[in-house]
Amino acid sequence: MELFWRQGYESTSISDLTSAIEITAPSLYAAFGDKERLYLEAVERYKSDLGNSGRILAGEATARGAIERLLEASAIELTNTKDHPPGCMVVASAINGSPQSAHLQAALRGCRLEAEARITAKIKRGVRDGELPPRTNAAALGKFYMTVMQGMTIQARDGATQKELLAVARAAMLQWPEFS
Amino acid sequence: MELFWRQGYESTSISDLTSAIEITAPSLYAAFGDKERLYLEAVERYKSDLGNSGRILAGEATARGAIERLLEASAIELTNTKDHPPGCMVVASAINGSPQSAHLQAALRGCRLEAEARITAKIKRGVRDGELPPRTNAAALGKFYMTVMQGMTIQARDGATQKELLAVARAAMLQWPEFS
DNA sequence: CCTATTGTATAATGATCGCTACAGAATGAG
DNA sequence: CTCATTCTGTAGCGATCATTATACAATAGG
Repeated sequence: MELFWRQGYESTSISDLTSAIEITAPSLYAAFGDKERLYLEAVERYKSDLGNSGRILAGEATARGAIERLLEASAIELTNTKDHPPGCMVVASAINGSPQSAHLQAALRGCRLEAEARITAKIKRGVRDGELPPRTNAAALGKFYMTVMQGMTIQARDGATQKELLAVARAAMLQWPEFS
Repeated sequence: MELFWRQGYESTSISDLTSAIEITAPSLYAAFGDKERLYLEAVERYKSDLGNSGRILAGEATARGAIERLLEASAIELTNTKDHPPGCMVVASAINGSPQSAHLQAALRGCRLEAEARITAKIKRGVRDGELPPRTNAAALGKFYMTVMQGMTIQARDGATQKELLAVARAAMLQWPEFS
């Protein structure tokens, strides 16, 4: 998972993987099928563990609190280079590639769109509950915060610190729609 | 340039390039040296032409106008899939890769840091000229807008429309610091 | 015309790609 | 013990990687 995360799908070779896991190629193929299935399994593990944005969204009562907490958690985890590569695996590991892996790129795009949809849904619920002004454009607001989070991955890859990304998160929260 | 842009450095093969340019491998090597130099040349061309953020920043009098214009131009150009691949080549073409191309990844990171420094410099000038409050944190503000622009690349790759990214740009401008 | 130079194309270099056939070792059942 | 099964490791598959040696064609100078 960490190799795919850091290097991307196509730039990670079976040889990289076997020497990292310290098993031979036939064992890897017996255990995981092929490179593509191993990658998808790694992505699933990432999503259910480290990149679990749904859990954070569900754990907060208000939409504002959820987004705030999500941005904060992103700033912290994306820059945590002690435990894993920087940035988000779903954003960084298949953002480019040859036409041969187009379906994998599409699958990862699906993950990103799902994450954005969860954010938008949380905002919509906030509008319905009267937390946000009725005329709030939930989709546009969700896309804005998703854009900031995705930008954080590039920033983290380029060496931005946790402190810096927390400041970015705070800046993004400044334009949260209020009743006026 | 478009192949590197869409597929990334490592996922683009010499064979991809020769068949796209319609020359043979020896001609490509005679003209460009090797794959790495061809890539760097393509990046230089991109920066001086399509990805020229410095020109936009210099063309606006105020910092606010410059950032506004830069975000708008980004939203338009990053989603212009008629003339070229979506997203920013500097962001997308070497964000991952094997250790063998680590120096290229570092070079592209340098491009991104330079772009952010230009934004921050423009904001600093705005503070000095009294356009912005004296206690404005220019570096943090610049990083915020750079983060939004970098996020736009991921969004454009995932199919976000020009209209949607223009809305993201407007949302980002809502938190521009004002004298209060 | 001859020759020197430039540019192209063919074809092959060693290396590595993802993947697997096959042989041997370990394990468990009867 | 014997036998069947499951694993692991070696070795190699054809394909493709980036790169280049070599032969040939075109062009230009004298």
